[in-house]
Amino acid sequence: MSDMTSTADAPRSPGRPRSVRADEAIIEATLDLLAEGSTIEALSIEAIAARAGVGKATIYRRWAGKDALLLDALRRLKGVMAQPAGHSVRDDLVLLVGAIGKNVDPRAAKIMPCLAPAVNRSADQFQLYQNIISPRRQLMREVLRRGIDEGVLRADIDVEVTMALLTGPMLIQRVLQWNPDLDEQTLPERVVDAVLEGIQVR
Amino acid sequence: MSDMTSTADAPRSPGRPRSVRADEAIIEATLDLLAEGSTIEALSIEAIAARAGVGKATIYRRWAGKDALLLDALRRLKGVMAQPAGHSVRDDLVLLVGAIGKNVDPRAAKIMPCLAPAVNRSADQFQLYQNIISPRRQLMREVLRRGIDEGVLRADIDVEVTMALLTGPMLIQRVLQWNPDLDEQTLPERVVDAVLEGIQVR
DNA sequence: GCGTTACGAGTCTGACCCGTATCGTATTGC
DNA sequence: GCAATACGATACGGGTCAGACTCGTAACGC
Repeated sequence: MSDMTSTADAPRSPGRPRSVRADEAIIEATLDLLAEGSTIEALSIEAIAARAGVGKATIYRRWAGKDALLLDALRRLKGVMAQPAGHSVRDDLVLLVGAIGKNVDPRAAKIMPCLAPAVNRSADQFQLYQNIISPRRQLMREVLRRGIDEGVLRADIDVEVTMALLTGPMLIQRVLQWNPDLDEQTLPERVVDAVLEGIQVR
Repeated sequence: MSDMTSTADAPRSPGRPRSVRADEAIIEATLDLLAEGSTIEALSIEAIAARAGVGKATIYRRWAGKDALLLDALRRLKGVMAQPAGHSVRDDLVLLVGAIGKNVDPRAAKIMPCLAPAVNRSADQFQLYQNIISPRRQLMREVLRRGIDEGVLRADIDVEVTMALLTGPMLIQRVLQWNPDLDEQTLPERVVDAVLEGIQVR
């Protein structure tokens, strides 16, 4: 909670304490509205307040503005990372690729595409985005390195390019619905196998 | 020009004809404003009119609203498709992959990410997007089929998945700047070679 | 020249929103 | 009980914008 008054280490301030229910309601309302199709900039504090059953002042008491609120709301969304089992490199990759764009919160899928423009226009939001995905990239990087060490993968591959190779197809499909005819269910497996084997005759 | 009064087949209406200069100026102003960082919904008819040096009425006389205008403006943007030479399958693929997200109009690169949210929220915009990319997909499909026929590519590959494999990495890099460390210049070549050869030890 | 239509520029009404302030009320520590 | 702070609700001034409208002017066919 970057912009919220910290409640943990405070020496206990006088007066009525902030309502935790309001905190929750505001964040939830924000995410709900986004998931219902509102774009980031169409989202208004007034709409959030109304949806949360909260006065506008209650929001402004906690956050400096829409950006700060959004930052906190999106942080709630990222969910847990998939944890590869570590037995088979192929299976681990299928798991990681399948986890791309899949979060615990079903609203995430609707919200993600909205972030694409923001990411390229604000350095802050770009950093936030990188912070979320870089640990996931690291996870995949480790699996690939392990594959090289175990002799399953060639030692001369470019790990970074390979990650883009595995991630890209899944991301454009989940975020952009790039090709409506592609079956999203079996895609992770087919992507991993194709990258592993190559498409060239040999 | 879906929403504009057609000027070609009309039997010549009386009065002063529509100014072609105004047509151009409005479209150009729209694209310029988008390329300068305005998001789709932040874009206002008033701003477009001011930028184009045109009265608001002149815009409303031609288009029903912002959506119709945007549709026409974006159509102007798609530019020319890359034309594979047809000698080497690998070189053709490198050319096609390198052309992803690269249009003749330099403004296109700035505008593209903005479309990601719109694509998933409106069936119309989704259709527009598909109309733009499907001929390009077809081009790549033909190159892959040719590769299979010539015996350069394996006959058992899934062509659709392979296209996603080639397109995805380039697209997430150009649109999302997915991995800032990846060199966009050499990426097409490296992606194509990796997909061709596979990463597995054999 | 005359009717017709388009032009740029501007006005006007009605939305919607931001961020602040102010109600009366509720909840805390002292 | 009392000061302090919170709450939801609402009002406020200031801003932007959509669309419809009005000017005086310009370009066309007849």
